[in-house]
Amino acid sequence: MSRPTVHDVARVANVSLSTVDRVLNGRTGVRAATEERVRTAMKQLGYERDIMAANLSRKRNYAIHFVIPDGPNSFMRNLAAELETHAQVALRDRTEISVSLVPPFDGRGLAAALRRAREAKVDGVVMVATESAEVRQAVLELRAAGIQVVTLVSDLSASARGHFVGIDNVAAGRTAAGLLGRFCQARPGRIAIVAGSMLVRDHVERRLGFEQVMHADFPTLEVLAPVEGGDEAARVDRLLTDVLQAYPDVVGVYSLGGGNRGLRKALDRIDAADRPRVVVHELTEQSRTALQDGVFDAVLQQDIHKEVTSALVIMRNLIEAVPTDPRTGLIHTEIFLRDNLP
Amino acid sequence: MSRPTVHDVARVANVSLSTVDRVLNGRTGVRAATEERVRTAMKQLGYERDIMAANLSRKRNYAIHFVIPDGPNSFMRNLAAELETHAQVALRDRTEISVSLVPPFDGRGLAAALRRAREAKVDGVVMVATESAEVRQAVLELRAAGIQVVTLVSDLSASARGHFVGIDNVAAGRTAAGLLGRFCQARPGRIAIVAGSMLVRDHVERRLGFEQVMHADFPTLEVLAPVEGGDEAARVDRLLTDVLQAYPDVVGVYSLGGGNRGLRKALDRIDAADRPRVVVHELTEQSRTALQDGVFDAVLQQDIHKEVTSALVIMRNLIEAVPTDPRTGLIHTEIFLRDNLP
DNA sequence: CTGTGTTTGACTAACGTACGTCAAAAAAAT
DNA sequence: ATTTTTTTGACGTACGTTAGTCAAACACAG
Repeated sequence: MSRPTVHDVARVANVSLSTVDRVLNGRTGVRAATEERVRTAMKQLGYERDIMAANLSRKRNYAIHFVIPDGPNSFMRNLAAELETHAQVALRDRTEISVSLVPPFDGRGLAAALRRAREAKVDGVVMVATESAEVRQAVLELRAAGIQVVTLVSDLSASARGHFVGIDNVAAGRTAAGLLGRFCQARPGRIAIVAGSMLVRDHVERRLGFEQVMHADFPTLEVLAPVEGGDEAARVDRLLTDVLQAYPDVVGVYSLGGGNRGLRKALDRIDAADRPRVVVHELTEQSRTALQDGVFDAVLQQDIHKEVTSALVIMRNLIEAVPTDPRTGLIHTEIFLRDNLP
Repeated sequence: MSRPTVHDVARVANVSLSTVDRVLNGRTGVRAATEERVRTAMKQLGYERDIMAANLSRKRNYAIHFVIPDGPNSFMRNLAAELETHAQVALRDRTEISVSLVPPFDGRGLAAALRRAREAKVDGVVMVATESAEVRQAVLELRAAGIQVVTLVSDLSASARGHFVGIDNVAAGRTAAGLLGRFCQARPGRIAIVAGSMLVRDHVERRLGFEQVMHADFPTLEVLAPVEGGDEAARVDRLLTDVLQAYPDVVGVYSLGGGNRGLRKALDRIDAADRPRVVVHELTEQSRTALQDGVFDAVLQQDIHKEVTSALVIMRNLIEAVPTDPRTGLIHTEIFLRDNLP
């Protein structure tokens, strides 16, 4: 009825408990033929080691280190706060969470933090990736040291990471285009894009998806080259104001990074009737009120809480070499209109 | 450094292990004063019982029973399939999942199933609720028997359920209105609603939210009284065709239940140029291709996998009397356009 | 056949908790 | 002061696993 134990395996394989243990934990001193007998018995019985009992016995606890960007970006600030909360409850599951903050958009700093994590001998590292050769190298070294790596929010290309947890940013860009295109059907014109930095993969991917759909499905709307605001409100304000003055026929704006306070400032200088339709990322105090006031039309969001939860589940599975349902890492891009604000 | 154990509590409270155990498990024969000493020590140390070790010791396993509607509804079929998968992996967590199917929209049948679950002495019941006095009574009896109850997808009003897992259906209706309203801005006209049955709470709530936003934000669009298709394709086809003939100026359709094959059939009889904008629920083979063909404009969806996962987590927490993060039960309504299909 | 090295089994303690038994200690009743 | 009752402690066993020691059994070379 209930799950088979090592005792059952031993009995079926006709060996002692010790031998089963030797096979199970890869200890030496077992003849190939015997090992085979044990393995067959395990398969036959459908034996799966009881991870909880095993952890109890070896006094194991999982040390997981998060590396996330510092700075004023409110999304990352929320992430940090979220981790605080998780650190408390994760202890119940024998999981110790530590966090280090690194300068944003800085590959070198990130790589250094990864190296420190390796020396601290943690079991796994969860990182918000910045694209750079040093980072990729550091990740390889982590893996070589047997440390699992999961990327969060922003992925690494062709990296050795075990998993990515976050939204599909290309799909997010496509969604933004699908919405903005439909919203702007009434009056053709130009579309402006405000990005943060093209050094982070999520921004690059969002732009890619956005332009794909815009070109294919809404050819009457001309997409302007993106301006890079570095997620800073003042710079976004200035850059967007310039664009809006240069092109008075801008009917839509897609902001795929931070600095939405600046975005709103720039928009507020226009008459309500002439304002473009606006789709932005990340639900914050600013973007929420902007939605309510009708200045923004839609906000795309990723649920940090779910992302952190997923990252932890995946980490544990990676460390235990247990397969993970691929859907666990897939976080859907949430869409907020004025009408479904939580 | 590491978590305090019962031994630590015993030492600090200056009592024996047995006494701590008596307090911890509510056994008799402990003086009030002593119990107080123990409780103080636990608080002081921040002691939390190690649930995994406790379960190991008492050979506990969680028996959780799901009661879901039978029938052709593809959403419920997916739910059943999802449970199959979960049943496998849940065993790793000492969780045994059983499922019983009941006729849809049938309070009496549901109540009977709940009674059977009570007699089977399971630890928790997860149900897709149908609104009825008998069901509410059966839920109360479950609770009285110490069995936890969680509603899934469709909630019960004023029930004794421990939690609801699913999307906010009022918000979903509001979202549908927000989208459909914006999509239909170009040409004012009428909006048709196709429902399944007004006996299930989710449909009622979706309609409510939809009409709220339509009336408030899009007064130029007139919302027709909903037709009830009972989630059956043929009936939906017939009813919608009638509506479209009676009101040639229908510019938008919101289908908040099942039977989307019938919906599509009815729409296909109209010239592409004259077709209304369409927002429906549940991503299926039908709705997916309809999106790709441009017949549907948006599909609202709830992620069954996440819902089942959440329900199980919440169940375990309820049974263990551990607090649950309220965000665990909140499933966001996913919005699919042609552009972000997975 | 002996000696050497390898493989295997039997046994023990531990992880943190649950739960039972029995006797000792303390408190309450006589 | 003695008996009765209640409270407490000491101890053992168990859950399924890890991890160790030690001796017995075995294989194989010389």
